[in-house]
Order: sequence, then structure tokens, then C-alpha cells
Amino acid sequence: MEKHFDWSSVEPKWRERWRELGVGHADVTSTKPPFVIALPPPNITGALHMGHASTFSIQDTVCRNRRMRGFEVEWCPGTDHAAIATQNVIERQLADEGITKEDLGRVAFQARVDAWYEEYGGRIYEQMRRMGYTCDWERSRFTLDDQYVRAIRLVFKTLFDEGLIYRGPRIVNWCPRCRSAISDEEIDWQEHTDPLYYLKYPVEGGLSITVATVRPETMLGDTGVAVAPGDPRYAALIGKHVTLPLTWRVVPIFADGAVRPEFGTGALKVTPGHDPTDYEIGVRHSLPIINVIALDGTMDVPSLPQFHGMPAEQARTAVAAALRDLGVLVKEEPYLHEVGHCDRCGTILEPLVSEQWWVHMASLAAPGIGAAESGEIVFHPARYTDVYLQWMRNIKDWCISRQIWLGHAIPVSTCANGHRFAWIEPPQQCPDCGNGALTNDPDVLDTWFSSGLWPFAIFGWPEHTEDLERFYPTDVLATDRGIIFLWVARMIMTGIKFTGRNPFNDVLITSTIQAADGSRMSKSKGNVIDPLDLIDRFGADAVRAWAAAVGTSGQDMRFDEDRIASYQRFANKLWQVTNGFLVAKVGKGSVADLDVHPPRPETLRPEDRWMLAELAAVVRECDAGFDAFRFHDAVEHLYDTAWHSFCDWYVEIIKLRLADVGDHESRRAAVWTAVTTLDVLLRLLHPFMPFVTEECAQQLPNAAPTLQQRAWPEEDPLWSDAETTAAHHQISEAIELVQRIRALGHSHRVPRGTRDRIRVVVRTADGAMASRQLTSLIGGLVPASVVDGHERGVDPVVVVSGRLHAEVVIADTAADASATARQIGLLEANVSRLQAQLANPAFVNGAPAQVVDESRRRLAEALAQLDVLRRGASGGSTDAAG
RNA sequence: GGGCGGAUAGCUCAGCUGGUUAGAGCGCCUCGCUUACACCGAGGAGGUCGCGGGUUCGAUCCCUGCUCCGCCCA
Repeated sequence: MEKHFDWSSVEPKWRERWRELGVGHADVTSTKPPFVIALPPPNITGALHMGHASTFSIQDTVCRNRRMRGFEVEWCPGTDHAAIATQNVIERQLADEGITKEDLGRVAFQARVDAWYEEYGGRIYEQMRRMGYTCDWERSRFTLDDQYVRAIRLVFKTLFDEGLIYRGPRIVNWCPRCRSAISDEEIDWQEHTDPLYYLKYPVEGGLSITVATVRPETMLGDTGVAVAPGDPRYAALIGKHVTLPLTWRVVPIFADGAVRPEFGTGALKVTPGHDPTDYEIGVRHSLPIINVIALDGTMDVPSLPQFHGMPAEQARTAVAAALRDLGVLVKEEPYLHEVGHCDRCGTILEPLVSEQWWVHMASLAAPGIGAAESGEIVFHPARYTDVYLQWMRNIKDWCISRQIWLGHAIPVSTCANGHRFAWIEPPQQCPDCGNGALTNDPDVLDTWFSSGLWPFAIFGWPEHTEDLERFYPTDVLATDRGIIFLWVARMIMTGIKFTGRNPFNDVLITSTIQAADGSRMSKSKGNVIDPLDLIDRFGADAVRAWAAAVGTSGQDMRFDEDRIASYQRFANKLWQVTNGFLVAKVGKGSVADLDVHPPRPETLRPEDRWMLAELAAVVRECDAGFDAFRFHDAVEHLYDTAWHSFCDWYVEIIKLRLADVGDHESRRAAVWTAVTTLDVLLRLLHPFMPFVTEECAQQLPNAAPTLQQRAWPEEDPLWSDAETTAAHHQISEAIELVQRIRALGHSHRVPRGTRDRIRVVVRTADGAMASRQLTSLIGGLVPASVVDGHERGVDPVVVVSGRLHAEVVIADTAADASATARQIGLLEANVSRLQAQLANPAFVNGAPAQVVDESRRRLAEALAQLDVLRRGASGGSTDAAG
């Protein structure tokens, strides 16, 4: 037998088996109730990262659980074309070759993209298989699939025809390098320290006003100066005019609520063409919009040739210098602020006004708000509902056009007569006038526009396919909080708009995994962890169980490798107890020896029932965890029960019985209980740790080709009947007593193998000897000999647990009552606390009867225990049973 | 500026709707290679639950103020 669980040989075997058995594939004609998850599509050319590993592992765990619970599970995977990211990669390749995409042309460029997809397209699926994910690979989708493209065009055309999509000049975040608009959600804000320049502008009548700005070059496009309403410093200037240096344009001074009086001088230069806030102000006050920066990021000011064509950043110092020469620049100071960078390429974004396509959002958002408010769509953890609603209630129109080559072309053409129309199939002529000279819109759609349709488009919408009928709406959507707005909200809005139904009921937001120091993992920082590397080192089961254990408590998690390692050891523990103990020792290597019939209940010993009661508890905890999306609760209870209750206690307790070949009935009860317990635990653990549980379950009776074909465990009445409950109580007390006796032996440094040095008498509360069964159980667990009574004249040390207590004598050692004294001290503190509580009439009258009764019960028990300890400690109880 | 979180053992984190002797994993200390497992077992040390008020018979948990630390939106 191998010494340890060897995942590297086990994992490939089971991956292959699941594939052969078609575990992930859903049958659309099945009569089982469907359970559906649409996998948030990763970037087709990307590699699996920690975020994926965390959220996908949890999705697979849910899917495996639902399969065992009798659902027809459809977990539909897919990939996203990730237009900007992919185009950047290709452009970088071209740059290395010294050419541009314009040199290549659109057709040849597309060929390069296709080749790239071909090369890297399958990589992430392979990585997902290594994690053991049971997606329905046969249904995998790509956002550039023909059917998917038709869905996108239909959505676009519908919104266009309803007037919800429009084109117009608006301020956008412009990436001068990508030469494209970028959505608000794709901005990477970084802190910069830049000079804050104070510019003193002349005002009519010999007055002046000073503004502060980090971007003096934009003053060439200023069309106003704003101050806060009611600001006494400037009240007299409102309505007057400023003459701007350099351009000598005359612009008004006015009041606007957007101005923060405490910033700078409290006076704001307004550049509607190059600042989002200024744009809003400009709209409110009907200011002209002047663009002074071109799409390539250079200054566009032909009337000022000294600046024209200069990169904006360079123009900043040049303009500042010119203003200094004019005496306008009166002060400079360093200023820390946030600067927007392009999420994809890192270039500093340039807000500017350009023609873009927009979706009018307010009417689409309204039903999406209602769905969350009414509780039809539930976020887990619940607080994300507020995050979602906050954004939805303040929603802004969505810029959906991108000026890049890769992606879904905006399906709009304009004919020679100026008719503009949207289409689904590329048109030959204008539907209005029949004109055949058509110009197609050059832009493509924002990637999120297409992935926003994911939950229904993957199943063939708008066709009324069997899949769509059966699998839509989906049940759960699991993702990181970072894309609630980018994606979740948009799926909800389009889902309701185009299918009339919520695309899912539950949104599970999984924890973000941070680097060990609490910083964000990012490629640029070089602190990313590769999940595949973790699989190599700890096994897929360990990585998955860890993901479940840290992924759903709702808090961001610092990456902690030791935690993963603990689940690796747990996998080994399961494997050891199954193969090394149950199969090799108990079953002597034969499954038949483990395949015992259920014993008659009366032959079960208390410890067997104790184990079954523990099992009942963990089934309940596990189910509750799954139902509430609290997987960390489920996996931690399973870990505790499997390792501590089963391996540490139950297995150790039954070893003596199993060695006693004479007592067939007892042996059978123990074997059955052990096998049953392990079988249930393996099934419960399977969704979290599929590989090791399959490998272990295969060794036991009742093995199925895969645990995915076994039913999810349910509680048996035997596990919680009155006798089992009583047995659980008794054995739990015995276990605690064992721990106290062991501690006593330890504190006296009694070496192992000298059982005779410690002699123990176990008694019940009334002073009677404990039953023979219980005595031998305790005797088997402590390094001591259990005797009927102590010799006269010897002072035993007494330890107590519940209604049991033990009188312990250690040979050649004077009775050291410090252990007893310590326990007495704790109990006395407890007693005085409870007595004070119960003496308080406000508590007795105010608290629920249950709580009061519980306090009384505890007090009574503590007093009884104290009584036992004091009698023992006083040294009088030699051979108390007489 | 607005919003949402966090602060619990040396570290990383649990602690569900107020009543437990406040828990786990790792680390640390002391024993132990006993025929499932040294990727292990046994025992142990370690916390005035960020700080100040308040509500309550009772607060780690609820309210409020403060101090630090994140994230999101502007």
C-alpha cells in the first residue's frame, strides 16, 4: 500500500471516469427537476486564476450536491471573446513585427485573431478539467458563435427600434492608445502626485479670480469659471466675465452646486470638453464645448501652433510655462489625487467628447430594481443587495460603442440618403428607400453588451429551443463582487426585458482572494498565485475544499497556504482511515468482510449510537450550509466530524471490540457503524473533495461507478431516537472524562506502557461503579488500569465530567490535588455567576423560561460536581462504594 | 464627497436571528515512531472580542460616537 494519498495518480483516473460516464452532461428530456448554473464566461485566451478557481470550485460543489439530490444539473460553460484584451495582444505582436493593424487590414487582422483563439482557446477548459469541474462541455458556448451573434443583433435592433439605443456626442473615458471609449467600470484608478497650479485670471473691471487645476493645458478649452452658490468670496463676481489668457476667450463666471468651496481657491475652471464634472456643469449652463485634445491624445489647437500637435502631458508643462511668463501662474503645490488608467493597457485616460452609441438605462433598470426589492432575486451575502440597488437607482446611460476592430460590429447601416437603421442579417439595401449604397457603422459593441445576454443566449434564444424551455431561467449565479455592475446587473436587466423572467434567483458573491499581505493580486504586481501550481503541490481536493471553506463567508480573504495544506492532510486522513484502517485492518483487504447487514438496533452499543448521533448532526449542518450558501459551515463541520469524532474517537473506541473476535454481534455492530459512517461522510464530502472521496468510496461496499450516482445522505430515525440521544450524552461525558484523566497522567509525567502506575475507579453521580462496558471503554482510552476500588489510606485525585467522575491514583506519587483544585475553581466561578443571575428577579421574570431553566440546570450540575470533587479532595473517599 | 465592509489567540479566520466555560487551522511548548495515518497521536500555554458611551435582567453580537484599515461609486 502507498504510504500516503497520491493525488497525482488518482486525479487523472477520476477525471477520465467522469468524462466517460458523462457526469456533467445534462439530458434535456430528463424528468428530474432541472438545476442550472450559467458559468460566468472567462476570457477565451486567458488562464485560470485564483478568482476563477475560487468561484468555479464553489459552483462545481453546488452542482455535485444537486446531482446527488436528484436534480438534472446543467452547468453551462463558455468563453468570452474579450475584445480589448485580445486586440491588445495582437497589436503587441504586430508591433514586435514592426507593423500596425492598419497595415494588415481588417480581414488579415481577423485571421490573426482566429489563429490566436485557435492556439489558446482550449487552454482554460483544460485547466478547469484539472480542477475536476463537471461542466456540460458539450454545450459550451462562445460569445462569437453564429447563434450568439444573432441574439446580440436582435437585442440591439429591438432596443434601437424602441428608441432605447441612441447615438450622440457625450463625454467618455477615452483611451488614446486603444483609440476607444472605455466604460466607467473599466477604469483603473491610481494615486498620483501632480502639481496643482493656481491660475489668476483677469476679470472685467480690473478684478481677478484664481482657479486651481492639475491640468492647465485644458484651459485652452475652458468656457466658464464656476463658484459655489453662496460663497461670500465670489458673490460679487457672479455674472461678470473672465478673459482667458492665451486664447483671449471671454467666458462667464457663475454659480454651480457641483463646486467644492474648500478645494483649491473655491473657484473652478470649467472645461466641458475634457472633464466629466465640467461636462455636467456645462450642460446645466449651456456652455459651449470645445475639444482641444484629439483622439490620439495630442493637442488639437490649430490657432495656437506652439501647442498644436503636442502630446497633452507635454503641453501641460508648456502651457504652464507660458502662463508663468504671462504672470498668470501664481502658485504651484504638490497634490495627491486619483488618475484613471485604462484597465487593459495602463494608459492614462483622457476624458473627451465624442460620438458614441448609448443605451438609455432608466426604463431597463426599473424592473431590475423591483426584482431585488421584492426578494425574487436574492444576493448572498445579503448586503450585496444594497450595493446592487445603490448602483441601479443611480444608473447612468451606458456607452456601448468601442472603437476597436475585434468584436461584434454594431449592426447599424446608413444609406446614401441618410437613413440609419439596425439589422440582424447584413442588409443589401435601405429598408426605407431601397438605396443600395450603404455605410456600415465602424464601431463594435462593448463586450459586456454581449455577455449580458449570457443566461438565455447560451440556450439558443431567441429560438424556442428545448434547452431554453428546460434550462431557463437558471437557478444560481456565482461570481466575484467586482462584476456586480459590469455583468450581474446587466444580465438581470436584459433577462427581464427579453425573456420576461429573472435570469436567476440567487446571486452568490464569493470572497475575493487577496495576496498574503492583504494587497490585491495582480499580474502587474507580480503577486498572483497560480491555482494549477497549488494543485500540483496540494492536490485538487485540497484547493477546492479550501475555496469552499474561505469563499462564502462574505469577507475578503488573505491567501493562506497553510490553510490549503490542512485540507491536503485531511484528504490523506480520509484515505488512511479508509484504506489503512477499514479495508486493510478491519476488512482484511476484502470488501466482503465489511459488507455486513444492518445489525438489530438492540445490539448497538452506546458508542455506536454516539457516532450515529454525530452523523445526524453533520447531515443537518451540511444541508443547512448548502441551503444558505454557507459552504464554509458545511465543510468545517464535515472536517470536524470526520477527523475528530470519527477518526480520533469512534475508531479508537472500537479497536478493542474489533480485536475481540469472540464477540461476533458486537463486532458486527461496530463494523456496520463504521462503514455506514464513513460512507455517509464520503458522500457529504464528495462535492467539496471529489477525487479522494471517489477513491475511498470505491473501496467500500455499495460502491457505484461514481459517487455522483449515489443519493445524497438523509438522516435515519435511528440516528436521533431517544436511546441514541441518551447514548450520545453518556459517551460525550465519558470522552471528556478520558481527556481529564489523560491530562492528569500527563501532568505527572507518567510514561506510556506503564498502565499499572495509574489506577482509576469510574463512578456515576450517585457514587456507584460505572457499568462494565463503560469502564472498559474508558479503560481502553486512558493509559491506566481501571480497578474496582482503591486501597485504604490512599488519597485519589478526583476528576469529573457531567454525571461521571473518576478517582485516580498514581503509584509512587503523592496525590496532587492541583488538577482538582483548578476544576473546583472553575466550577465555583461558574456557580457564583449562575447564582447571581438566578438571584436577580429581573432575570428570572424577564428572560425566557427556557433560558432560566437552562441556568438552573447548569447550576444544579455544577453544584453536584463540586460536591463530588470536594468530597474527593477532602481525602475521605477511599473505596467509597464500600 | 457618497455607499458598503472590517478590527476576535502570535498569524489567517469562524462565531447564523443577543444567554456557550468565546472556537478552528497554522504556529508555539511538553510527551510519544502504540500494527490506519509522524502529511500522525496525546497533553498544554495563549483572548479584559479596537476604544468611549447607550439600550437590556444580560452585549463579541443591537444603537451611537471615535480611532485605524479595506473596497466600491463619484
